[in-house]
Amino acid sequence: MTTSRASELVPVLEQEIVTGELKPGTRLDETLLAERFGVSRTPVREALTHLAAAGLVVIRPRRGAIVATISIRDLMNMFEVMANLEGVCARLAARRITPEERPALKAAFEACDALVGTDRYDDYYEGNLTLHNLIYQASHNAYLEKQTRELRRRLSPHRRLQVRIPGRLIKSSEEHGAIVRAILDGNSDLAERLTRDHVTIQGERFTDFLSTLPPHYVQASA
Amino acid sequence: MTTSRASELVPVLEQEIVTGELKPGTRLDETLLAERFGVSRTPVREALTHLAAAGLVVIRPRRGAIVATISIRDLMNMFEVMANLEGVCARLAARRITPEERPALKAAFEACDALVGTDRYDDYYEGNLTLHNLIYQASHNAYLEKQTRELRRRLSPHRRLQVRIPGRLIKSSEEHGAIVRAILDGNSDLAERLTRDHVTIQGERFTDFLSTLPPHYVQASA
DNA sequence: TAATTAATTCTTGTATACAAGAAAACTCGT
DNA sequence: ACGAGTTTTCTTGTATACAAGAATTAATTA
Repeated sequence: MTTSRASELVPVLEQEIVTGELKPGTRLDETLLAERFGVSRTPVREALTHLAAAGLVVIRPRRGAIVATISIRDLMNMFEVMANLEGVCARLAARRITPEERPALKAAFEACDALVGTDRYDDYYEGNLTLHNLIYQASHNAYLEKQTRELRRRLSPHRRLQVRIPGRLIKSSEEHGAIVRAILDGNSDLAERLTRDHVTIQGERFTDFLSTLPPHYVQASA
Repeated sequence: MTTSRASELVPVLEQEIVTGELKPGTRLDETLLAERFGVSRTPVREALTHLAAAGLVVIRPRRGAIVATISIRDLMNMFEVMANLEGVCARLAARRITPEERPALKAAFEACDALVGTDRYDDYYEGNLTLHNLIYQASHNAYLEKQTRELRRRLSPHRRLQVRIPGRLIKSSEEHGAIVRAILDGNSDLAERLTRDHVTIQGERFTDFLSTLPPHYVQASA
């Protein structure tokens, strides 16, 4: 962001944290990172403060930086906000989607839907992301779009934990279809409600979700 | 956040930016700030990157930091998100407010309402803030609360621009009353809708708002 | 032997020095 | 006199050196 070298480190570390390569709780030694990237500690520190501001790492005074650990409560809270942000995106999209954006949205849904029933989970994940991003974009609120993408990105390592329940994809795609239809119909209230429910983790799905949580989620909040 | 000295600078600068003491577009010279606070440039830089992450300042590579300028479009977008976040807070508050929180909410509203008709605008502003914060808190979603407060804080310098239209306070307090009632009644849908509309700048109010904007808002986004 | 305390080591936080790029000022030419 | 190009100055970005606090280890005592 700020500096030349530091700005190169941020996305690398971010990626490693988001993908789970760097696990929550891992100590981030400034000197080690400096050596690894071939720079001094200064840009490393700047990168770390940046990541701390984004909530990806926690810096405890005089005690160094660690990859942020998220408690179950935090995670639930964030998912709840996520569901609502996406809901707002869908609502605004239903009101503001442009003629040019309409076919793109439809195409993204169909591409995604075509993968249901196959074992191409990663492709589905990818297509799903595209679809959601298109909805954010169609809200025509750049700030909302940015916030929503950021939160989604931050939740992504935890989202991956959601098990591949048989039939989940079918239901997910059905929900997508309903959402896309509501947006294209200009039914903003419905689009919002459907999206909220789609993203929200509730009922049996939530139990499944909790049961897949690795041990480190039991800790207190970061 | 990170460091001892740096963490002392952040709230000071933040306050000055938020209150408008440091106007959007103002250059923030590292050396000057370092001299002013009696520290070296290192903690100043750290404070600036932190503020940049919060969106309060913009750091252009090799060209220094300036207080962030916000375009009208950005401002509208942020207010729109704000309205929705507050709406979600109210909805969740209606579902989750505890017996202990109920009288506090009622009291906050009444304290605020008692100031209507007087010229104690600053006190009203204060009471209004307390009331809204109580609603955020009653959502029992710490992440949502934090995000909402942060956005409110970031919008506060611009919010102050809202002129004191005669009768505005009366209407505002009436709206507060309806919102508080909806929350206490557990009517989450109504609480959300009322809050959204309360915060949203629309119709004639929006025109009034736009007309009060100082020249620097005409610039492009930061 | 275990526990508490002291000392050492290691890591973070700050300052300063140096390098590189951008802005401003000055000079030269038309 | 005005504009383009060059030079100078100033500010930012990075590295390193130093200081201070935390953690670990060793030593001493009960």
